[in-house]
Amino acid sequence: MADVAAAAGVSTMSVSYTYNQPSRVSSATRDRVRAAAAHLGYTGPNRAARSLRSGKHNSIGVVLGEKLTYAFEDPQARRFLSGIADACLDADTALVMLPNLHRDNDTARIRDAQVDGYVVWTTEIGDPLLDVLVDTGRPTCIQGGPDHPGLEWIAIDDRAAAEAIATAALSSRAHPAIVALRPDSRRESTIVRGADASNISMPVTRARIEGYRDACLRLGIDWSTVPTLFTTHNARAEGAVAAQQLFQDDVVDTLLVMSDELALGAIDAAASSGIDIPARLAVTGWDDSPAAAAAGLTTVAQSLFDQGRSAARWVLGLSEGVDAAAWSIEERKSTEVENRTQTEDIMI
Amino acid sequence: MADVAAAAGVSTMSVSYTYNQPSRVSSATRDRVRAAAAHLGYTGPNRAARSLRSGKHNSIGVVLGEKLTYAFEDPQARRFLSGIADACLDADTALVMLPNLHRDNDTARIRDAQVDGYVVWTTEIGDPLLDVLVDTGRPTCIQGGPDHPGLEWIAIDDRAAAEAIATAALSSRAHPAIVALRPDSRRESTIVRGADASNISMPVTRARIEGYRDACLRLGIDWSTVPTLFTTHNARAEGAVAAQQLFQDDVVDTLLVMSDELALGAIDAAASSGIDIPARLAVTGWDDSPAAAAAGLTTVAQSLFDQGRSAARWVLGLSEGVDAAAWSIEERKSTEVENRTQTEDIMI
DNA sequence: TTGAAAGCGCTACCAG
DNA sequence: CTGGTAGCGCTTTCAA
Repeated sequence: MADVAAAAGVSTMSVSYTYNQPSRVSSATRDRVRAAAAHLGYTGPNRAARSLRSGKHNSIGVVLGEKLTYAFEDPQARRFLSGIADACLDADTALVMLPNLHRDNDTARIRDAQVDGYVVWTTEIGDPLLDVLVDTGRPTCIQGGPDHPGLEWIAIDDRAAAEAIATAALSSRAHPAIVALRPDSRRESTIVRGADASNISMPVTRARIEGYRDACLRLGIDWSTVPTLFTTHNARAEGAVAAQQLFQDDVVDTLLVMSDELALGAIDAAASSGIDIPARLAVTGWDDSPAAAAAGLTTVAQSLFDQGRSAARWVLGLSEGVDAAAWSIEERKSTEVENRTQTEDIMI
Repeated sequence: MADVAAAAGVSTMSVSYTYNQPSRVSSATRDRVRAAAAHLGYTGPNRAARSLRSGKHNSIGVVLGEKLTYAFEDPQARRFLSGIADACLDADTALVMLPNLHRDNDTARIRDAQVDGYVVWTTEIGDPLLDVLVDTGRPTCIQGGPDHPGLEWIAIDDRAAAEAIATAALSSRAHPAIVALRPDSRRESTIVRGADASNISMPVTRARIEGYRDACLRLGIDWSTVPTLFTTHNARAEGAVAAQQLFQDDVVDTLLVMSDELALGAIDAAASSGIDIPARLAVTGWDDSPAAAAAGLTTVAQSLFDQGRSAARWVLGLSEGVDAAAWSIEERKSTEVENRTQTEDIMI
């Protein structure tokens, strides 16, 4: 930069201004600086030096609570990431991926990342990373919660949505079973009856269990008899395995599933067991993926793309606050009852 | 750092060494530095300052020749990204996503990114970015090519693989049509007969067209009559549309498709048109995705995960050179002929 | 094994 | 609108 300034016959400050606040320098100076820069092959301020001096990085960190491999394979995570990427495009911001595998040095790497803020996907209540993120002083928004002091979060009202979809599915049935997302960052498949939400540290999983339970209570279904199978990965094949396991146990007539992927697997399992949907079994999903629509799966619609975009825009200072996240119930064939009319409710 | 040095009663250099070359300082000094750091809440060298001084960033840039949205949705890109992510884990390196939409400032953003090297996914012959990447002086590896002086690249021998799979599919058929990936970074769907590879600037698409053509020539099929439909997105729905279009035009008995996604769409289209596979139509895919195996699709197997990992490891200086990329033909039901035996060839 | 000096390239701050 | 000064936090280089 000093060389450019010398060649243009101006001070380094004029060169700096030319790149950072072009309106502040006269067009004559600007042109001379540009010419000198072009002549010398100078392509603009060095980013590391700029970061050191200004404390800004022009990039956003995305914390994934798992291997990036999973994040890239999980359709929900992908839609959320796409939304973040979209916001980054608007702001000319780089996107830094930061896996959080709960290994020794993950916390340090995330803390030391050269980013201006964080968007977090998938974390759990009590994750020590949350306090670390607060300490960075950088704006942070967590998808799905938890609501941690000093951090922003974005999610639909999972509890209300879970109650709504369970109520719809159970309008004329009485024996639900639940296929849940993982309860915590460990990956173990377990099955319990009358699941206690307070033992669940993944906030999304917890809220949905609470909502399903709310519906059961209101409909007079004994929660303590309702089996919940916690899965380890949000994958179709695992949904099939989970469903098979639940079929063995019970006279289940309704499967409340926390993702479309898992629900589609459950539908696969029902088909291969000769169980007719919806005559003998109702199934609900979550997220309204294209595949869910194609399969006639009743599901909770939400836009993870919009949530990603909104979270990132807030982190980047492009908006005042995170937008409220909308959801709706898409009632389709998988929960149909004869003579039942299709309805659609939009709620915030 | 100066504060820590003062508190520990040592020089800043001892503090720096403690973090960067712990073996170089005495354990007594090290302990005092650690204690002082813990006391003052110092968590290690500032990354921006370290980058400015040392020129290293501990991160790798991934250049995606499209919107990140597409990259996250494209199964092939995802597997490649997963491999890169895996290598980053080994090296404790951050992953910076850099979309290249061929907009004005994309080149500058990629050049100025604070990364130690680049892995490039999807680019085309003559992309001006290639020279920019050479000028950065940073190690760069491109998936699929082109082979550009000063840059490394990794790919299977697409031409040979295309010839092999086309030869397998056409062993007892004579009327192929091709469903191709996009020919250049523009996104337009076109259909041509006797496609001229030299007009195609995406190297992967070009090599595969050449290979298909090689097979046709060897089998005595008049290339000038063979229709090629160039798609715009690697998506199942688009494969279905493409196949429908090709069905209208011709007495096609073989569909050579450049991806499993597109091929599965073609299978969908055949099913809805009542065209039996393999009796009336043979179909081949590319990449051997799980869905391809499930659908009995003959395809080219390659590990994009391994290629991503290998490319990233080379860029990070963890390996001497990029590994050779292996491929094989998986012959399945979609190209079956009566009494034909299944074979599998592994080639490098 | 430790330390002093120098400066990476830039921008905040203040002055003109 | 322009410029001088100072220093961001660290590591390279050289010396002890």
